[in-house]
Amino acid sequence: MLNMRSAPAAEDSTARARIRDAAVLRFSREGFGTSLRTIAQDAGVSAALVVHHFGSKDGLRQACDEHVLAVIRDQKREALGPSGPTEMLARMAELDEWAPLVGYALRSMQAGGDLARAFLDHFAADAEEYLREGVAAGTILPSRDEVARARHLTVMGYGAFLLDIALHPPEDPADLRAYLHGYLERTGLPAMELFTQGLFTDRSMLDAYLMYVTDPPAEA
Amino acid sequence: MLNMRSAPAAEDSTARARIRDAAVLRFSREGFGTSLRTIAQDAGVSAALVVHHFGSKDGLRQACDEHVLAVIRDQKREALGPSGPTEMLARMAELDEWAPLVGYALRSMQAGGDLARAFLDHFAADAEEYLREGVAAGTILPSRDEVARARHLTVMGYGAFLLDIALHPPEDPADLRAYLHGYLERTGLPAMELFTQGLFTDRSMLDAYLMYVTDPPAEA
DNA sequence: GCCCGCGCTGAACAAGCGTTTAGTATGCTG
DNA sequence: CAGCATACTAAACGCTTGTTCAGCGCGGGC
Repeated sequence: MLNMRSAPAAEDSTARARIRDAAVLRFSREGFGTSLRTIAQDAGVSAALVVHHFGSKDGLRQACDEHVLAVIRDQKREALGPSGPTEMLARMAELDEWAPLVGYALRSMQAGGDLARAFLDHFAADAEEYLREGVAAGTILPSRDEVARARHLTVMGYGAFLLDIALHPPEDPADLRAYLHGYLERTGLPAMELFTQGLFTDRSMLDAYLMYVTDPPAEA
Repeated sequence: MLNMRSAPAAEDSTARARIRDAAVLRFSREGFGTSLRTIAQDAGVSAALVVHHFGSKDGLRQACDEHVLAVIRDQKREALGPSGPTEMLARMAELDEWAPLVGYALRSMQAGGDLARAFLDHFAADAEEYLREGVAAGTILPSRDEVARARHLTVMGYGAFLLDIALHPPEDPADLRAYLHGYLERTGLPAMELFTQGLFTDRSMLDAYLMYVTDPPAEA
């Protein structure tokens, strides 16, 4: 299963880290429109000190981006499981101290930009590797384009999750775990059905699509 | 195919409508943080007149919500096609004068709230009807929970699309059509493969999941 | 002791925002 | 004609925000 590294230790208790962590938490819960003054208050410092340490609000966000990306990149991958393509984030969210990082990553994906792309690239690469192994092991069907498939599954998985959050915001933003369980209850069956049997009874639409892209139906 | 109503006529040229349309356009392109002054300028009026007509910025947004929802609810449904569960919006986006409405709907879904839920409920209901017809016609596999499936397909379709937009914002926000074509090129194949054949080579994970939810594997 | 660097603060600044206020112009009705 | 309603405006108001400024306190090195 997931080789989960220990949660980020609280060994770094300088004001700089305190501010950064307060920012990650607040940004993850309320979005990137949160005011600098709110974050400063959370961290128990003045707004001017935040700017002193990070140069500006943008600088603070940049520092949070780098921190969260580094931590998440450090995790071993488990790209597919009962929660679908979002399995890795789901596992991380099971540990309370990881929840702000997960929330921050989700906020970033929603907002777009370089960090979002970095996250998705990371997750898609993991998914691709996992799918290739599954194909080799005979548990996953081969695809005509493994890269595009991995990419699309990842975007679908996170996209669906993000939209679900937007539609039904968690009552307690801190309890990502409960939210994920509810999400799995709602979506587990249709997702499993789709992954297991697909949707169409025959391959006529796939064939039509392949004809459309000037690729004749493959012999298989 | 889609029975497309005519695009919203420009018969309503009062200042009120002009303001509302300017707001829909600007909100769809730049999000709901757009300032009232910007919208007023677009409409060629003062900010005070906007407030005079709509009571407040929130009132303006409410009016836009109602307008866009009414127009979209008026469309006949085509819930599934080559672009997947987002087929209806895809068809609407083919007409340039509909693009701001489509963009507004997408922004609303991303933002969450009542309007987002109204849109998703509408689309999911359409999808459910369409899927039931497909099942009856023998082109679509039956599901153990038709409602959940329709819902999930809809959320997946729109969620993936929204995330794709966030990751790769259109160069020209007005040209939704070009964006959709690019999206279809990137995702058409993996989506068709998934809908046609699923992902797993056998049904062991579906069975495991069904056991997990205390539902023994069905005879079929 | 003096100087420097660092951590830190409260107050002030400048800009932008949604909203309110006071007023003008026009058309309609009695 | 006067009064009213409607459409519309520019200016002002009050608030929030990110940022800048001037200053204090402490510790370390010479």
